[in-house]
Amino acid sequence: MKLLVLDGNSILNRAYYGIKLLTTKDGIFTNAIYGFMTTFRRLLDETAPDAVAVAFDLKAPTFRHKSYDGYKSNRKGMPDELAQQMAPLKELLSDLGYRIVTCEGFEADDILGTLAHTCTERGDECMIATGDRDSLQLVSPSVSVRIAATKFGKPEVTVYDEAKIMEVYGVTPPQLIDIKAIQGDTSDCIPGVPGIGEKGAGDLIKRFHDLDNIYENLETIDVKPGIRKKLTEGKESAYLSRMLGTIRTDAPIDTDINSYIPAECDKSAAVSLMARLEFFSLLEKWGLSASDISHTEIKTKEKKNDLCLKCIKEFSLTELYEAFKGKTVDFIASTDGNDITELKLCCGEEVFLADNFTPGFGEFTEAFFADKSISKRTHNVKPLFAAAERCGFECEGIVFDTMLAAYLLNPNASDYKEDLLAGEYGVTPAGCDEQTGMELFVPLADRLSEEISAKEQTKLLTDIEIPLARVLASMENTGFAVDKQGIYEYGESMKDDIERLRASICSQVGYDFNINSPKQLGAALFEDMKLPKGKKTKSGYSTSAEVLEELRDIHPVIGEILEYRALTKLRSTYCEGLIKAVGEDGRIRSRFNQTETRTGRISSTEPNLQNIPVRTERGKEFRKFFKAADGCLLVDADYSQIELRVLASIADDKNMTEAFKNHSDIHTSTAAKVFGIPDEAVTPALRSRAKAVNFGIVYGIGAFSLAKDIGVSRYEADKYIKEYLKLYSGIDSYMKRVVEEAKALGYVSTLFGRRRYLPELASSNHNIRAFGERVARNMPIQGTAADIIKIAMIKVHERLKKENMRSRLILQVHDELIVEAPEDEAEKAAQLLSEEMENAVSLAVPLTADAGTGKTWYEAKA
DNA sequence: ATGGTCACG
DNA sequence: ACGTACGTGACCATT
Repeated sequence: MKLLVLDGNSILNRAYYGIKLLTTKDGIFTNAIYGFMTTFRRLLDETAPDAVAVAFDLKAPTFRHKSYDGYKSNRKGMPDELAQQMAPLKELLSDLGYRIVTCEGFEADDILGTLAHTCTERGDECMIATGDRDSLQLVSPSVSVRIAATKFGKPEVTVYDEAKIMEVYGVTPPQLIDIKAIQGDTSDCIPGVPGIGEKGAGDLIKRFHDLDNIYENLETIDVKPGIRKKLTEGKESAYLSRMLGTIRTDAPIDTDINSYIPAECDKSAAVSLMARLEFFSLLEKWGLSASDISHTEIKTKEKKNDLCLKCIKEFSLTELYEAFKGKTVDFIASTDGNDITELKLCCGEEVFLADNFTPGFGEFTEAFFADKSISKRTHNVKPLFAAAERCGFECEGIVFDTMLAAYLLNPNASDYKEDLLAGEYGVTPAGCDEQTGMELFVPLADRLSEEISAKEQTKLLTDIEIPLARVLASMENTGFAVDKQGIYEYGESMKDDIERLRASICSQVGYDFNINSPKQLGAALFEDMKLPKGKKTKSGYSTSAEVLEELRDIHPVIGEILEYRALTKLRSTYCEGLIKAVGEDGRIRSRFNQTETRTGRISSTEPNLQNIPVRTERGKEFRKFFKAADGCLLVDADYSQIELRVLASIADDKNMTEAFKNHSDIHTSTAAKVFGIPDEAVTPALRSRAKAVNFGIVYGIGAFSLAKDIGVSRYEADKYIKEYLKLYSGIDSYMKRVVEEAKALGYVSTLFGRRRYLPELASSNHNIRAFGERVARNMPIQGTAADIIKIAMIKVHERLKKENMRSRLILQVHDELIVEAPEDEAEKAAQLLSEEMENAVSLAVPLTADAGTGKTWYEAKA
């Protein structure tokens, strides 16, 4: 039999320091557990044990000391962030079927020793896994020790048998005890022989075998007089140290190897715990899947949920439609990415399955989805909205979307799959005749629905996110027409310039190399050419534009590198990237993700149309290739200073509100007030400084960064900020208040109740906490602005529909909306667009949105 | 898969 | 003493 014994505390400890802090949305720290499980998995795979024991110390409980700047670590040196991870780890191990061993009065080491000892006696093999080297003394022909460490987030295991110890230390395992008896160990409070260290102790034991032999022959052995003197004086301490350093093998624990054979894994409990810890990637590695939760739960817990679903396969759509009227129906629509291929419906206790579903919408299906009187709940409604629009009807009556609900409850998550959510929210599946997905979906929807109500996010979900999904679906369907040929030619026109720059750069450096490789470029500039190096990165010198810009005047090659970078970026990301995305009909269809950002913004992917160049003239050219369809014009409107207006409003700052009410230029107005001069005296340079301060305030600002940004001293920057906050005292008190509230509640929220949890605020790490504080200051501003433009999008979309216009909303870029309008509608669309944007919500300050019109995006941007 | 860089708001 | 502004996505090189 093979027994694997883990030193739980020590491996957990190594994992904690080897992996950066991770938390779940609720602020549970999980990095050490994660690292432990990764290491454990690896050990199991490598050793294939018959039995497993996980030993833990029984330490005195640790106390939290609250102090003015947050939670400090406790006196024992074990940070709270680590201590908190102990209990969930033990629970997880038990769920997986592994036995945890502790023993009053004995350390984990002694448990390892005891189990190793009994294995040897009974002819079993014992494999010890630990993070520290004390246990190496236990190595014998039947006992091996694996030193497990976590380095840069990856598990590392070194196996020690007798040969390896001889190779590394030059002694036998028991001699390690004697070395330590002389050397001592401050961390374990083992005194050793004062004055003799690692080298001396090792040398003595290698030459004279052991402690007894040294002391028996102390007068005759060949050592320097100083060493002999120290040994004589330290004799008592040495023997005491040997006793302290000897791992005990007599802990009163269960030593029957059979009792450590893993029990059957409680899959349901393990999966739901892993889901709560958000260890989605670990599930698979442990041979578990999110669906285990339902199978086992039903078997073992005998339909705990009072909901009991029946499954009926064949059904007549016409009959059901009549039966569904006025009811709430839950449905799951499977798509092939385009059309619906399968439909599952659940009303009351009955589940209906539609297999052999014909793509598109049949008569019943269309009637069902278009019927407002039937309330419907589903997961991820956007594809359905899109499919319905393509089939020429509107899908109505959607009252709940579990994906959008889960996003509102926790925008920090990265994945909103139904089965993972079920685990995370501890949902017990309803009993069901067979697996349809409904047995999990229905209770999940119920559960999330309760949570949304409890957090007062119902309006946010039903009035903003769900209607928005329809708008996004329509934008995705419509797409944006582009001049593919134009993009291609633009790319070709850059070719020669890029090659000329490449050749020139390489010739100046002296050899051919890949300029795109930061590593090679760094080596060329900072090693071969010996240019002054600026910032460094993890893996070498930074070659970012920021660093290179500093070097521009030192060597002519720098300017060419920056130029090369700019051109290759435009060519690869925009020319090549966009051309790949052009559809058959000459339009680009981006995907708008609604559950991606932590602030409530939407994001755009494949391709990203929210980062099309604009800041440089050469980049801006690209916008000439984004055009209106034949016979149409583009209408583009963007909010002016929406974030500062939101800030003025939610901070209720008198001065800033006043400035916006007077329709002042906010940066000029800020400059005038901060520098104590009249508006007319504000120079462009002063205005630009004030603008940087305004931006900085929105981002949560520090004097250092502001100084760097506007090129003044830190002291000077600090003065600006102080002056600013004195001037806008409402903002000053808002910024303080929002951080305090965030610390008290654990989250911040927008004007419309969107939340972001901030576990960072509870970190004992200053940088992490400071980051949390900046986020606390920024998210309500960025998030409220995001809420507002979402409302505007819904209003614009609905108004266009109501007025029977053929104009379509086609793109959103955070504070900008673009509509494609038939020429004869363009004027009306422009009017409508800015009107709906400006009136989307009512704040303490006016919102302004200016519309422009043109054949291309370049022309239309006002 | 990750990090560096850079495009946008 | 420490590191340094919020939020994204794509591409390239490298592991």
